[in-house]
Amino acid sequence: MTEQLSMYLQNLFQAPPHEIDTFVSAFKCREAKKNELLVLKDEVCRHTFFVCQGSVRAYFITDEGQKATRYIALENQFITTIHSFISQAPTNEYIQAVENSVLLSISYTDFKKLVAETTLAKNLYIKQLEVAYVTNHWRLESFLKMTAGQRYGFLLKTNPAIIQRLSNRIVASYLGITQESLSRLKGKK
Amino acid sequence: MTEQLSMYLQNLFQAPPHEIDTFVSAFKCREAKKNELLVLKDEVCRHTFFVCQGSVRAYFITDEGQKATRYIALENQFITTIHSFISQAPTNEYIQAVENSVLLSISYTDFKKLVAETTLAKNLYIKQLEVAYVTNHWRLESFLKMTAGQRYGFLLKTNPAIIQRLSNRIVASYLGITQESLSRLKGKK
DNA sequence: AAAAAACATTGATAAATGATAAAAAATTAC
DNA sequence: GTAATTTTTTATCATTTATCAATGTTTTTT
Repeated sequence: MTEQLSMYLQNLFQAPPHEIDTFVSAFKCREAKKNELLVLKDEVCRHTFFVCQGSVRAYFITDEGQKATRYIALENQFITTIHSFISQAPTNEYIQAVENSVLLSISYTDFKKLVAETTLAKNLYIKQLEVAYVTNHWRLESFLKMTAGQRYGFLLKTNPAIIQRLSNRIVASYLGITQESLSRLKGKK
Repeated sequence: MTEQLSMYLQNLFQAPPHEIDTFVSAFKCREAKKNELLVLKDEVCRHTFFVCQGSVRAYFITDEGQKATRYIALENQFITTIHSFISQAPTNEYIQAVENSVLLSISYTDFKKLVAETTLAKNLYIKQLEVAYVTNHWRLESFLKMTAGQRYGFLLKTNPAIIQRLSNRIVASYLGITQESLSRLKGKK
């Protein structure tokens, strides 16, 4: 089950396979049913997940009690509540399997140890932070410069799988609009 | 001029002063007049800046030709177009001094060398990526869960200096609204 | 297979924000 | 210090998106 992660990492880094294996072997396999919660608000996020199959999201609850989706991970993407994982302070987010999913998870303890001890893990961590940063950056840009309709069109173009596979409810909360608005946008275009 | 950066870093890390000095000595002092552009769109971003005095922003141009401010750095904050700096690919952003400013800058070449060779620089880089990530995260969250009015109130509470020191034009482009809307919001509350 | 629950669509209306324009105020340049 | 420029405010109108309500559809549970 860990081969998928190994392959993913070998694509990113040209590191000796045994170094990658050391890193990958700290991950444990885990399955999650649709809607299952993997991390809860007000808890410390103790794991980072790698999605082998399925989809997982991070969301938080707004003051009005609505769910807002910050990030959606499909296959071959990492997901965690980075801030809580880094600082081991309680998170304000939930992490939830959106579909039935197969995941790999690494604990904070193991992760920290590897990052402290091995250059490869440190480089991997930097790369992941960079990827996470760029992802958020794009997303922030889309809110700063696009209307809801443009954001939908942009998502359709750059990440159609999210729209095709996930429910309107989830997609709308990812785009920062209501379900009804999304339904109308879909009708138009 | 570099003592300010040294002190900032000593606060973040309990590393031997001489290691910090090695890192800091790679920075060069630079002044920038109000409105001066430090990095241009379509160029590779070759520097990361640390703001000693003044304020600097990163902005990009929307399809409608308007400036959208992604990030504002006040004193003791770093600013760069991270994606371009990391990959040395052309950026889509401008970096601009908003007020007359005193900056420290480090070149990509020097930075990369230090990160590759010293653990301290690598840790500093990780910390900066984390800070940048968390900043963006907060910002994304504010767009996902708040109206324009709520975003203004939030900024007023968490970072009033931005509202007090910078023009409505800049603040509005940072909040993702028009100047006129900001003016109205200011009037109300 | 039927019942229940969750999700999606549609319409009517309201609220928030944008666009445009013009005037007032502040800043900058000469 | 005055003119020129930029910024801010105010008003009106247009557009976008949210809200509420009703109905239809799909999925899940039993």
